[in-house]
Amino acid sequence: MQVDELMSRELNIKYLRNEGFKRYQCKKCGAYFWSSVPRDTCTESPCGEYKFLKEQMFKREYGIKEMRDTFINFFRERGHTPIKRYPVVARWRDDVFLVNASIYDFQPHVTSGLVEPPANPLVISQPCIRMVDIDSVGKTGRHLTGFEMMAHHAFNYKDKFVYWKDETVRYAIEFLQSLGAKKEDIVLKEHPWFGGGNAGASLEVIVGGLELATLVFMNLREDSNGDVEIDGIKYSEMPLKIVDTGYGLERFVWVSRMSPTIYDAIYPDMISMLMEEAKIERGEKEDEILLKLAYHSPKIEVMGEKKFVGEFVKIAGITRDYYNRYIVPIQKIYTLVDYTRSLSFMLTDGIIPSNIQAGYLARLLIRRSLNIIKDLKIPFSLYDLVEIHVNNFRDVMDRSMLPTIKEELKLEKERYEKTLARGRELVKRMMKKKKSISVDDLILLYDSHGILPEIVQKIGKEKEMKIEVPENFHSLVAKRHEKAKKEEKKEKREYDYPSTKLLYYKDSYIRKFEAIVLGCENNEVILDQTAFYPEGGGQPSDRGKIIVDGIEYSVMDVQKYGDVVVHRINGCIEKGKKIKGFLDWDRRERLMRMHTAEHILLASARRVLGKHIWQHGTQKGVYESRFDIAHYKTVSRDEIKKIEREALRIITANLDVNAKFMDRRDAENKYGFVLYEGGIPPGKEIRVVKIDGYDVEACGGTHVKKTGEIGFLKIIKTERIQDGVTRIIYSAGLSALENVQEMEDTLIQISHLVNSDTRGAVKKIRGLMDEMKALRKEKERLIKEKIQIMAEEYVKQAKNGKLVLKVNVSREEMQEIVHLLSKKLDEVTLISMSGDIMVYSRSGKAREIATEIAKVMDGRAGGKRDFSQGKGNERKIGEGLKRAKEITGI
RNA sequence: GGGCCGGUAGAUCAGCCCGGAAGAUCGCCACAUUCGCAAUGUGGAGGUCGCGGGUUCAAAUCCCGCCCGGUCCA
Repeated sequence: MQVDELMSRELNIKYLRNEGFKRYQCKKCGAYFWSSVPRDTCTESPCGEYKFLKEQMFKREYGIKEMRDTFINFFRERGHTPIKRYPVVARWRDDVFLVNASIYDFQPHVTSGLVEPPANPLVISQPCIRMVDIDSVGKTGRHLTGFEMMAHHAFNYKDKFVYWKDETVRYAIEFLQSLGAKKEDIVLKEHPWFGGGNAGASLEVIVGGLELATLVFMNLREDSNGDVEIDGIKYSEMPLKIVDTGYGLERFVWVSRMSPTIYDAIYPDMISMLMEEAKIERGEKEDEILLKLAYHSPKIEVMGEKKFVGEFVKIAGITRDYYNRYIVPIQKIYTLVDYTRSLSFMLTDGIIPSNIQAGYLARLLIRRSLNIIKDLKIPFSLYDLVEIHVNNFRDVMDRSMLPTIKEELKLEKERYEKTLARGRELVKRMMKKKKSISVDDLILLYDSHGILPEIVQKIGKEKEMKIEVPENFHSLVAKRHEKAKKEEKKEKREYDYPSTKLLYYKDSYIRKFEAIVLGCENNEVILDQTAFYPEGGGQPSDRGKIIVDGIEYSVMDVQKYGDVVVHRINGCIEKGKKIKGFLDWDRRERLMRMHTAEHILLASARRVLGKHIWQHGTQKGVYESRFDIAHYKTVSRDEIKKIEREALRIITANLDVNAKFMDRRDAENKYGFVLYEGGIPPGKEIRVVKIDGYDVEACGGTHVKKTGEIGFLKIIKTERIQDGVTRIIYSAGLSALENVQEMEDTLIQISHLVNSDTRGAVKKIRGLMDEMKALRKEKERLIKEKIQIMAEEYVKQAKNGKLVLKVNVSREEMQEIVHLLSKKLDEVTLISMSGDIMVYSRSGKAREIATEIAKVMDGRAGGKRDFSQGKGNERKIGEGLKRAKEITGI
């Protein structure tokens, strides 16, 4: 089945027909749409016009908060549960960095059916960041990098149906009508929707030419045997049917206010304040031009920006100069306001600016914003602007992050200035050397050094050098990055066994148990129950032995596939046998302490370094463990000590460590997102590990019952593994003590070596190093002296300015001697005891001579015409000297 | 996660392509000039060429691996 057929079948909605909507085809774009009055086009700009800019669509103006509340209340009154927004950084997903749409909150586990939604049906206003629009922001009047997607979602299961298309469309139209929109102004445009392995039909809700909402009916999933084909990919119907809607909060506010641009609608105060500070005049004329610009802006995508501006100045009746002088600065302010709001969302949600992953996207926005601030010469720091946003949006942003953000942005600004300074020097040097800058140079400068071509041009201007920047510059850069990537994942296996009963959850101290063998193949045994912990959550699997009929097998690895635990042993055991299992308790006890210690470490780091501290990765080991945290600067020695002190305080307080299974929704409501430090586990129930007053995490690992059992936690070292990520290597319990002892042993050894005690060792070593340096200098001086004397002596032995001699010095010394001799003699050939050959020849025959000598000595030589070196067999020095004398004729 | 660039004196860098005597500028020290400073002049100190392997008669230079920094992309 093809798309057209699918759409007409899926979107023949009863409610619409009853309300007098009919299906038409747009004469411009060819899309099908529904309207209650006959129309030629779908009305969506550019097929239609931005009518909403000229005609009032809603009954009155709304602010952001008011509109958000109105939406949520509308759906609350219709049986939807309001859900708190999710962070803009999608920590629960490994395929994307930022939340792009409200449905991202529920992917992949809810949309796949594995996990129940937090409420059903639900309503949410989810902040989203879309970096793809970064270049259009400010210019078109409607693009944003950050926006809130208001949405209601319903998840229909086979045995639990909520609602589907009729209700969804009815809600959309009734909501619009509640705001005062007239039915005749509403158009629903058909559109196939696909993404993230799912697909379905969708309706775009268009009012006054602007798409205000999208209603997606997700009921297909990727399936190579499917009978529906969209964009070359086959899909089949899935049992779960999801209502996925998205209402653009900012667009609703824009329509209600009829302002020239969307930015004026969302941030009127901030924009007028910035205009004033930047001394930009904006009167009725500018407003009118901006309005016109917004009106025509949907054509930008069709024509390309450069061409559009050309056309636009004609339509608006202004000069290009006027456009650049009065309109462009206003656009820059729009851009700045949008970028800084997105940044505010990202930073308050804990993204650390860095050169990788989501942090890089934050840095990109930071640097672009800094450029604009500089351009506009406004007396604000980037932080000032972020602070304004955070205060304005205090009901959806976390103000307690402000002090951290202030420091982050200060560091980022310094870093950027450093990069720019470095870049400027590089460009200047390049210009000095090359006289012209090629496109390849520009690409290199940008890709490897972060210098934008515009900056190169600016520097070029100072040096009166003209630099051409090709229009497709960024696509040229992109070309360099083309290639595929692959990610290895844990092998997926399916076992046809009942789920293994996990004894370690009932009692984490169990060290022996009995079980029945359910099956065994390829040295892998499956039991009805086990106390062996399978690898997971950064905790390595248990080891130990299994005894059956007096025969002992070692357990070498334990893995969990689905709900089945698989033990890898050296052999196989018959099905139905009763076995006894024994854990390697020393190993397991160390790992348990390490794991609980890790939770304490996170809590301590967060207290010492700040709220933004987020676990970035972790790997427990028996003797030492790794713990990576996101932090914007290097952790100082002092901070490490503080973290250790804090950790020890939690340990000695001997607090209870509770682990229990909880309903996912209850746990989320009670503790929030901090639960998911180590990723989001699937399932209705999650295991929550709690250290009273300090830490709560969803965690499947084994833990001690009291923090006091850990005894001791020591940070072995910290290192910055990436920009914005610090690795803490630590140890706990007996392993920690062993680590400290090892360090102490090293220290004692060092002290003994320098005949000192541990306290005096540093001073002693420093003295020794100074002495060594002095001795080295002295040695060099003596060698120089010796060489001088030898050279003087050799000059006397020369005949007719020529000299051939066997010497007893090192290669380097010989080189020096020859250089000295070259000032006084015409031809010098020296051969050392170890067979090194060195020849100087004023007449330029050095290479031939050296090669010839090397030949008789079974060696090789080469070098410059006046100075050559080589090496021959040290047993043939006699032959070498003889030949040398023959050649030089002495 | 991947690509690219870089690591040489206290600082900024040249030398690397094409192997053969480790350099420049600033800063530092001393002397001269000056009542003193600045400026200037003269002289001097300052180097594990990031680390480890390999190739070679010979490696800052070529090859491989690692560490560190920067930058772009997803």
